[in-house]
Amino acid sequence: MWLSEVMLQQTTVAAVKPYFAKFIARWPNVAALAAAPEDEVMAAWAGLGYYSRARNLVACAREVAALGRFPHTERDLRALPGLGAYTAAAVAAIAFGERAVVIDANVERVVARLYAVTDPLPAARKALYKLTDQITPASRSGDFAQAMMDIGSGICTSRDPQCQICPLADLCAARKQGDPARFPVKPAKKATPTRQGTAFWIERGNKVWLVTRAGKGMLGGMRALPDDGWRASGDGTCKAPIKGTWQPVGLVRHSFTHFALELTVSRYASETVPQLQNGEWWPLDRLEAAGLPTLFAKAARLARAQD
DNA sequence: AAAGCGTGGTT
DNA sequence: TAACCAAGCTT
Repeated sequence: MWLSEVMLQQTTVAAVKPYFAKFIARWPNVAALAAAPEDEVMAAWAGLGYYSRARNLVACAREVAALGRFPHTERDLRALPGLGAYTAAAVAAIAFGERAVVIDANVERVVARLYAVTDPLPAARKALYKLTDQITPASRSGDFAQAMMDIGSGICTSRDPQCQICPLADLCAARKQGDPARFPVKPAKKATPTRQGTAFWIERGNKVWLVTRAGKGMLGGMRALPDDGWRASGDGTCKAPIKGTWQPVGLVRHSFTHFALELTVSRYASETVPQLQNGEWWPLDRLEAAGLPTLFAKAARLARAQD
């Protein structure tokens, strides 16, 4: 349950399913995951996004392995890496039968509508916690939480709530007002800027040069193509890792949470590549196993289409 | 406490 | 299609 909850953070069930199956097959229990090399777990997570979750997953598995078992209280669960307010409460309530106030985006939406909370998020969170606490039963709070989340995901949906089939319709203040979809009130979102960058495909024989990105920050800890940091100035100039003849390969467009990226891909293929540092030559015939995040998988596809 | 952090699907 | 959305956590 812990693994599925972590994978499902900000991620759809459809996206999680194959990853969950793969992880359970490869690391069937916490001890196996605790013993796994971190880079293998990172590579297995490639494509799922929010890679700090994978780092925290390993750290959490190691703490739990050292403890001998998962803590059973919300407070102690909350102290584990990668378990925030929601996940700690959900695991405590659902897995261990502790009374906990479980609030995810679904519960937040249902409660905001039930009480027609007009304060915008995130300021309304304290009030929403109090309201959810008031309606959470002393026993079987995990079942209550799952019921609320099911209503939120299947009936009280963000855009088109199905009040006709909602068991809470008669109690719902937002429905009485006539426009439940306007809750919860959210602040306007900022426009996402576009950045430009260049990635370098360096090929020698049947191998490509890959680096491992810094532990924190964008795509932290993931294997990647070398790049220019995506901060090319307006003139588009950037420094290539080696001197020589570079071929333009194309442009990859990719959207992240807070900016979009236009990544120019540049290719250098030769049997005589100068000495490179801080990376590894990776066999092209098993590039999938490198665990490239989607951005670089797109760039690699483009570069290989040149052949 | 506001911002950083992925990706794929839907509208 | 650009914007929005989906079972948040960390600093």
